[in-house]
Amino acid sequence: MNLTIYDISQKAGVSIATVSRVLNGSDKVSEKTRQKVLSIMDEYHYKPNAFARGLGLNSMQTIGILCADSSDIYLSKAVYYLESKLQANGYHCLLCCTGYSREGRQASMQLLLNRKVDAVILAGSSFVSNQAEENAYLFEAASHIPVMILNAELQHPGIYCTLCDDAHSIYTAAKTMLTSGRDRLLYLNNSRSYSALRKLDGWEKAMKESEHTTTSSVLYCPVAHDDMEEMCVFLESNASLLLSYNGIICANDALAVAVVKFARKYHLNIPEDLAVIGYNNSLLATCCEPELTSVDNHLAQLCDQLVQNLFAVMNKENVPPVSVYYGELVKRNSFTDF
Amino acid sequence: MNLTIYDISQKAGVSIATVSRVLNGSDKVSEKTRQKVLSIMDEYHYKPNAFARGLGLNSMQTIGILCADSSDIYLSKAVYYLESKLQANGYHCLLCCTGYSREGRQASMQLLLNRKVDAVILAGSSFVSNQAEENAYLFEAASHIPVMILNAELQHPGIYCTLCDDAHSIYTAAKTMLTSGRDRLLYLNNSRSYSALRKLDGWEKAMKESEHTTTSSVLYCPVAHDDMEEMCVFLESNASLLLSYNGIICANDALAVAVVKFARKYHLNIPEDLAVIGYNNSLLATCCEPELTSVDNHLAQLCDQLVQNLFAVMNKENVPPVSVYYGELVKRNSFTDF
DNA sequence: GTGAAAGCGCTAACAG
DNA sequence: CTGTTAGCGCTTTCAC
Repeated sequence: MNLTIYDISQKAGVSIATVSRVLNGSDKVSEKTRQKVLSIMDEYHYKPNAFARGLGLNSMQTIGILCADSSDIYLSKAVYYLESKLQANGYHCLLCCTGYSREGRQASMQLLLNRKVDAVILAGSSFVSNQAEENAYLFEAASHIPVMILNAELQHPGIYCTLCDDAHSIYTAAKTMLTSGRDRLLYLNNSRSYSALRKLDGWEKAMKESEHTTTSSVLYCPVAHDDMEEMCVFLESNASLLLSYNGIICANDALAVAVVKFARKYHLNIPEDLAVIGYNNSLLATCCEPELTSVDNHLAQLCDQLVQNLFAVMNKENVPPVSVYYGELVKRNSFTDF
Repeated sequence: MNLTIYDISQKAGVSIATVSRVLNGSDKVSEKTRQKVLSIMDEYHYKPNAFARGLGLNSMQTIGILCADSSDIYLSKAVYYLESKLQANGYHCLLCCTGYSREGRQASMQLLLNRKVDAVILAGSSFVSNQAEENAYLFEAASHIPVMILNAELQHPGIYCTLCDDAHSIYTAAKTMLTSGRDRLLYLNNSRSYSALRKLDGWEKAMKESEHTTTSSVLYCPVAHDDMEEMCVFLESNASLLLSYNGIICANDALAVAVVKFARKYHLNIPEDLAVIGYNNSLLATCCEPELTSVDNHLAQLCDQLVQNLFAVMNKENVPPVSVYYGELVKRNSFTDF
């Protein structure tokens, strides 16, 4: 029932080559026959068969997006920005949630490669490990198609990274707290991804610089990204530790919200008794009371840049392997002394 | 550089037909030759060309997921559940964000149809309109491939709906508030989607049943789903109205959070002075203080059922056109008298 | 069971 | 500028 290029060529009184040419916007077609063909296509609502086209062109204009969990409040934004930008450029997105296991990542990557996507975007830093051998699948993929990484850095031919300098953001946040006079600081996180490690670097650098005047510690909260109840339980089980600090910096807003809830339960005033800084400047930051001062890492901009880089790469243009941006501390009421 | 079915057939000393047969799990191959072929495939890491396969089978095992905005805290969950379930069944997902305009919806649908996806899933009720002519694109699509709708109902051959009875949920929520003694109720919403209209139905039914003893009103908040600041601005601009109620039911948790913030600003105690009920039982419900009593519509279950229905449909099994579930009011501290 | 051969619908030389 | 033709890699009759 679907018309083919043969039907159109016949009805238009030209060869299939000519039809194919107007289909692909070749300039080697006279304006007259082009119009003729176009009008026939239009009249019969002709749509080329995408599979045949894919076979001929070895591409279906599809980008694979890998992400650990597209329901994560931060990653879902990333996916949305990426998809919008890609769609605006005539590309489609194959979304593949991998979970947080190594096997999941590798299996999903393989699936996308087998489907011959034009490129792959890794949304989130969980895709690069600090153990070299765990990144081998990325190198392998990069030998076939462009590999674009959001929020992590990995130098290798064919791999292009777009990220925010998380170390710098956390460093700045910590320094700002110190400058404001907070002298007992805690860093709360819940991940060991690339980005998480970089944040830790920034934290450690700041602490080292003021080790003689500051008490500090790091707390790891092994709870799923959206399980507020468990986060609260965890914090309460560490109550005595938490109560000994007057400033807490969190690796994401959900953790910061949990800290706010903890503070309320223990009758601590925020920010007077306890200053809190979140990360990602998500919707959560404005849902609690007081609202969270939080690091904004300009995700929309990162995604824009990543897609722009991707098209440049596919266009054989010269693209820097790493594009780094800086985050920004957005002031609200959980920490105001700056 | 990629091997083809010809290479494999040659190395295995069989014809391409046989290779194709083992590829497709045909039982018309002797166990011996099957093993031979499989071992060769394995040895050379053979992966069939997905485009050629698509052309031959007229399918690339791909489901299109349409959603207005995959960064919406509720829709992102839906997309995640759907993708996981689909992936577990060997299918891939083409994600297409449409925005909230009619043109966006139709254009995206057309894109997916042109790509010959095996079916399409519409995540979210914004895809069905109460104006019949705006649903024509769905009927058109359904004449080609299965159309699965999440959270909306539209009866038509080839269209299968999976939803929660939102009218019932809101009706129950309102009734519960009335039973608890609240007599001045406000319904706050921000959408006119199918689901939004059904919620309104439930609301109106409840209000009609108690019109002699209750003061009630509906307020429409024309603000983007994730713009807490604007929601708050809007509520404050309607402060005198809001202050005249002692119970507010919201069409989603974000609005309910905004109400909680409003109450704090105006020194209203929740739930004593003002009871609040949210909707979706999302992460937001546990981020504010007090936490939100909220309607949970069992999204994960809905998505599971939808995908199960989809496979049944593709399998030519008999599937009910509409699968309806009931929501559940999850009790937290913004409304406790039940 | 297995193989030969004819498509699937389009792209891209190549020739004119 | 336009048409002829040979693929692209796989599926699927139809004989044997």
